Amino acid sequence: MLPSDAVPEPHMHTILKARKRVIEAIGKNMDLYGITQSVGHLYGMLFFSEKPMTLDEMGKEMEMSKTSMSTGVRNLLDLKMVHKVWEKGARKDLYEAEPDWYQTFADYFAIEWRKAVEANVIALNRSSAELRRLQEAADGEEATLAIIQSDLDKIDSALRYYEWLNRFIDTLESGDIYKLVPKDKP
Amino acid sequence: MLPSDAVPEPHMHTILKARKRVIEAIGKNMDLYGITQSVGHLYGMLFFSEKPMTLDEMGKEMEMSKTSMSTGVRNLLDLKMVHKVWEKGARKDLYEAEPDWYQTFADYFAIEWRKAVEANVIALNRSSAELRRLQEAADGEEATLAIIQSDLDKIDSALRYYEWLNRFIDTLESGDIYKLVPKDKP
DNA sequence: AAGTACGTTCAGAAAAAACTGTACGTTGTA
DNA sequence: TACAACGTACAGTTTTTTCTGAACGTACTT
Repeated sequence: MLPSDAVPEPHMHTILKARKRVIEAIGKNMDLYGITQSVGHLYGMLFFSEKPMTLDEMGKEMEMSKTSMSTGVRNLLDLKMVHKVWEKGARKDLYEAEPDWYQTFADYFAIEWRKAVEANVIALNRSSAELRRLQEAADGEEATLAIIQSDLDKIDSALRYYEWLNRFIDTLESGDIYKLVPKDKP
Repeated sequence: MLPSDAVPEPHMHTILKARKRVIEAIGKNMDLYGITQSVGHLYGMLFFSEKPMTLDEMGKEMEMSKTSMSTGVRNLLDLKMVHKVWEKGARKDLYEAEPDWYQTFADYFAIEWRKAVEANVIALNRSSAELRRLQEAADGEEATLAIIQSDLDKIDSALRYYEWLNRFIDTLESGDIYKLVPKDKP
C-alpha cells in the first residue's frame, strides 16, 4: 500500500476487500496458465501493489513461508508475469507484476505452447519417418500398408496443425494479432 | 487396430512403437489443456484408433480401471476432444477422438477461457463499483483517492483486456482467425 | 419379470504436488 | 577478515489429486 497511514481504516478496509475479490478470482482461474492457485494469488497481490515487493513482504502478506514465495516468484518469472526490479543499493530483490496482460498472454504462448509444439513435432517427425521406412519394407502387404497410410495421414494432419499453431503464435509475438482483433473496440 | 491379424507381428510392432512415441508426446503436453497425463494418453490412443472404442477396450489398452476410463472420457467430452458415437444396436457406449485439432483448439478457448473471463469480469465489475462508491465517500481525502484511482485504473485496464480476449475467442469460434492465419501455409 | 451387462457413484488407497524449516552458499557490510 | 542478511536447495510433512474396487441404478434381453 502507498502512504496507507494517511488512509482512514474503514476506507482502507473497503479497498482491501475490493482487491481481495479480484485477487481471488485471478488466483482461481490462473490454472489456465498452469500455475497454482497460491501462485496466482501471489500474482494478484503483486498486481495491486503500488511498489515492488520483497520475498519477505510477500510471505508476510500471503502468510506463507519465504521458500514458497521464492519458488512461486520463479514460476511467475519463467512465465514473464513478474519482473525483477533493480533498485540502487537495495539489499533484497524486488519484484513487480507485469501490468500488460496482452503481453502476458502472448508470452505464455511463446513460452509454453511453443515448447509443447516443438516436442510434439519432433515425435511426429520421427514416427513419420519410421512409418515411411516401413512402407518400403511392407511392399505388397495390403493390410499393413493400409494401417501405415492411415497413421501417416493422421500424423501429416497433426503436423499441418502445428505448423499453423506456430504461425499463430508468431502473430501473438509480432503483435499482428491486433490487426485482426484490435485492442480498441472497433 | 484394423484387420491386424493380417499384419505380420514385427511390422505391427514397429507401427505400435511409432504410435506410442506420438501418444506419449501428446500425453506429456496435454496439461496445456488442463488435463492429466493419463487422460492425454487416453486421448492419444483414441486418436490413433481406427474404430471407436468402448470403456472396456480403453481400460484394457491403458491397463487401468474402467472407472478411470469413465472419468477420463468425461473430461475429454467436456472439452469436446472426444465424441460419443452412436452405433445401431450397440450395447456399450463408443467414443472417438475429435480429429480436427483446429476445432479442438478453438473449443478449448470457447469453453475454458471464456469461463475464466466471465468469472474475472464479474469480480472486476463488482470491485470497480465498490471503489467508485468509495470515491464519493472519500471526497477530499487525497491519500485515499489516490489509491482508489490507482486501483480503478488497473481494473479498467484489466477489463479492456478481457473485452479484447472475448473478441479474440470470437474469432476462434467463427473461424475468422483463419483470415489472419490461414490454415494453408501462404 | 428375472437376469445380465453397462456406466457411474462413492469411499478408501496410492501417488503426486505443495508447503515448510533447516541448512548452505553468496554477497555486501563492518 | 569476520559478520550478517539474503535467496535457494533439500528432505520431510501435509495436503491434494488420481486411481481403484465394490456397490448401485438403469436398460436391455430373454
